[in-house]
Amino acid sequence: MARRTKAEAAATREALIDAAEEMFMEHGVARTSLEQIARHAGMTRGAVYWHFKNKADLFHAMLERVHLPFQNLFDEVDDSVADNCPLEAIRQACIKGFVRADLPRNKRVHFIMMYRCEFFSDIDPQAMQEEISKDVSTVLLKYFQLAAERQQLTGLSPEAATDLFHAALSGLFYAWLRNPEGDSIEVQGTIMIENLLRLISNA
Amino acid sequence: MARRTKAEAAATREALIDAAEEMFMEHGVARTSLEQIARHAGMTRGAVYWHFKNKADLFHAMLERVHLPFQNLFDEVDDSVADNCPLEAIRQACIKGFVRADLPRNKRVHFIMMYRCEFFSDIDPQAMQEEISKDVSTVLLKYFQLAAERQQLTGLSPEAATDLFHAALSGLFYAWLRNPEGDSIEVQGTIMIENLLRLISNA
DNA sequence: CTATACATACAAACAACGATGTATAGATGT
DNA sequence: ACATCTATACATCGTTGTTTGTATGTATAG
Repeated sequence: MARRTKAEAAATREALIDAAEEMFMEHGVARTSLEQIARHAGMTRGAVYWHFKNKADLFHAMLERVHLPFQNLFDEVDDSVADNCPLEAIRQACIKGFVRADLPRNKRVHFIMMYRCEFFSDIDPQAMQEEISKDVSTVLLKYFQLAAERQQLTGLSPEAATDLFHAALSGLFYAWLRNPEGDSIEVQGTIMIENLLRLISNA
Repeated sequence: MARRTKAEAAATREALIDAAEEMFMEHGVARTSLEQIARHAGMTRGAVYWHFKNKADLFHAMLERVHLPFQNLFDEVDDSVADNCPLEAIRQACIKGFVRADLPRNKRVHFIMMYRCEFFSDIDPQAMQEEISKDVSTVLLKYFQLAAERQQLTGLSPEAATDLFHAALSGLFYAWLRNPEGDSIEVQGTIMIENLLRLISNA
């Protein structure tokens, strides 16, 4: 073996992250050694230590491949829809989110975050989940407030609607993650948010 | 040191589990050694290996101190209430559950399950959570079906109501767990389930 | 255009540590 | 005396981080 071209090195890096994902998924983060990851990618620890500082660094790289702020799901929603029918905007964004979550890599990584890793060195899944949670809540509140101004929210304050919607969303998400070979989240998720939106709107 | 009386030995055992809880909470299960647990309880690993087979066995013992089937929360609910006002029974049972969850030991152990442990040997937090989840869903469905028969459930099928209610409950639970020094779950929980029950009933 | 010097991309070997499980010895209730 | 606890000592193993070796790409100068 010896030196490869830039592109080949990049491919090696990706392959290592892929291998890490699969091993983390199967054996958990703490109980997976860098040796196992390297072997599973057909290399040695030398390659791992070349591309990553240590296991935590590799873990971060894995997360960065799937990270996406919640607000981005609204980017493709038509502006006039977002402005006039905020609840419809939420619906569309959530469905976009479901489709994204269903991608195998995304599901794997989130599963690892939830059920296959403890905190170690500077990795703190609890804090990461809390951050995501805050992000979602903030964005949801914005649209629910808009809906309230448009008299499209009945029976609940924007804050209460946010709390309820957010709880239902994350509860569904966790339940879906727990099923390794379960169905797409899109089907159940769509039904649930439509039920919920119907209940809290005056449509 | 040497042998103590039966009662003292039992106290030692409890103290070891207490120490394990605290160390697991602070450093995670995988990264806590039996040596650390023993020291934190003011003993040595010899005591640990006398009372428990290994770390997994100790972990199980910790879980058993807080385990409780969901149905039990309904035991203290008045029978006529459960039969005539199933939604009210759900409300009361949930609040009982919140009060129980708020107990420091319960919160700690659930927190460890969620955010401080990976699966190892025969410990599988994912499977345990799935089991609890099934348990809750089954019981909820029973009462929602009763409510539907009594015409107290409007706008949603018993199944849809169960899914939504269960998702909201677990989402709330996870969010609450994530806040280390956060408020009691009783306050927010009560508000949320009352909002939700109001939305799906014709009261 | 080619020679050579350097940086890159890994592999392989090494040293050190920490955790586990077990075996044993000691102390004390019953 | 015997069973029940608790401490100590030890042997083993896996993982980590680091260091060293080496072959190949790549840039630069002549």
